[in-house]
Amino acid sequence: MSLHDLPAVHQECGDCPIRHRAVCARCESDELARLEQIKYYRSYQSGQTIIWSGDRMDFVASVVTGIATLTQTMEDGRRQMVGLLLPSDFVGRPGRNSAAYDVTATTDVVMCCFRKRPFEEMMSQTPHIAHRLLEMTLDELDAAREWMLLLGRKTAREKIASLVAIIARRDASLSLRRSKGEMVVDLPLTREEMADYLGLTLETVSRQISALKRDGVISLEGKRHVTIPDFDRLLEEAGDDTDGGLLI
Amino acid sequence: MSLHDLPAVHQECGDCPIRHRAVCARCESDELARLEQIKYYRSYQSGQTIIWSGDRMDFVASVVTGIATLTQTMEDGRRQMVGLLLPSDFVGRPGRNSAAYDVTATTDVVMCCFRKRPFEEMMSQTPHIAHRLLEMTLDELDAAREWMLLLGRKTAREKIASLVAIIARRDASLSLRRSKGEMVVDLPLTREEMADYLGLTLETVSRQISALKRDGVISLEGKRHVTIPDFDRLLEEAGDDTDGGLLI
DNA sequence: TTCAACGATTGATCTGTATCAAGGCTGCCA
DNA sequence: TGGCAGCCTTGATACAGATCAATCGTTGAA
Repeated sequence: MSLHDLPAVHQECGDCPIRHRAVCARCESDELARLEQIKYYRSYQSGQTIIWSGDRMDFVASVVTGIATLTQTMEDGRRQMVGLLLPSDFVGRPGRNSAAYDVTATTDVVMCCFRKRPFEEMMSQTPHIAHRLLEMTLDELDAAREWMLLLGRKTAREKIASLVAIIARRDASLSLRRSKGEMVVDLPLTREEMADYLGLTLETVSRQISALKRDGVISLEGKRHVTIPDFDRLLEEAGDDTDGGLLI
Repeated sequence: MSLHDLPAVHQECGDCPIRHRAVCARCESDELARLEQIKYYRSYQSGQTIIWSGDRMDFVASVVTGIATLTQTMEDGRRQMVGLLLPSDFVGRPGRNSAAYDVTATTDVVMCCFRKRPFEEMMSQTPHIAHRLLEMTLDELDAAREWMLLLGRKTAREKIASLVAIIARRDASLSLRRSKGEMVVDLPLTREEMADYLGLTLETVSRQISALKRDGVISLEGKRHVTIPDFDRLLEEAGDDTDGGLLI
């Protein structure tokens, strides 16, 4: 699912995740050459809006470094995050040319972009890419559905515990650390962003984090750095039975 | 997006949605022939569980008639619906062999199934199918994200209005009726199922339906048959700015 | 050094929805 | 014809989380 799941056949292209995700595993060199021709990089500063909902999108992209969010906003300003983009995640949608969500950089972000038209042409010629993209989209759909359970049925405390668990798992899978004892996470989001993720207010987020800290489920250094003494305990607090494959 | 968006090149296969969705538009006859060989039909009675979460899945399928739901359940019994399957919707996931959710028939259901192995082989040989499947999955992802906004940020009243609007729109697109004045919908769900869809209790669902009726936003005959005198008014109640393309 | 801006925490209070409970309607079977 | 089972509605009450408000710590600019 993540970037590191695929064997990096082409070491020399280590800078560009989409190669791994979409091509490398079974690639042929001319595919790589073609991808090479249509790609370019863009970087964004923390807080900057990368794409506005409704914008024309003439590219698709892959996050190289940094973290970005997908959010939806109602007319009166209520906001709901609907996606969290970590390195190697894909942005944009072949076959649609305006963006459906705001994409915002929450840290400095580097994206690897592909002009859409040539990318689509490539996709129709090379089955690997379409295939890989389908797999990634299905993973995201599963994650969205897990998220729906969280939004619809979990308590505030469970939501916070789930968020910490999700981030811890993604971190662990990205860095290939899989130590089973104590885990350490840096929350990449402000309290307000967490609230938008979880369908809560930032005050409730703050209160529940304090409560989990008080009860020894997590401990904090500063506002962002979290230590999880017992991951299974955290999962219990999250109301999560599925230890197995968590997605996104 | 829906079954009827694609030109039905092969009239003679009108009984099997997946042909339209995955193949027909630009199909070649040998693809059809191969699909023909690996498909079979199954029917289920209202209320019957089609697939249990965790089950081995050795097929993928397409809903021919009837309505089914995808739900997730927590250990203590809290339930959240995460998908609503109408005719022509796709079930199952190439590349994964156990089900992630319960699939339940809420009416009598007929499914058109394809054994997974041969379907996957076909997919790797014929780009159309993978392509079409990607499109469908992206549509579902968009719908899931719309749903996340609903679950995380909308009030009970807005949730009900949204649900009625969503069903009305899907109905309209399925039957190609696009009358702009009065609309008529039959709710395919019980109050409890609506509650599971919306992250509410069945009591709250009932109360809010009564309130919308009292305020003239909708009117009811019996418990299921809804008339919408003014669709724009309903959308306003739903907190929906996006009249445009609603998905699923 | 002061001040402003920002993020976070904590308290007091309010409110929307859950929960608990009772009863109504409809269709089906004995 | 009665009675039971599902489904739905409505009322009373409880409570989780929202809202409003005050304060604190940190950072960075004047």
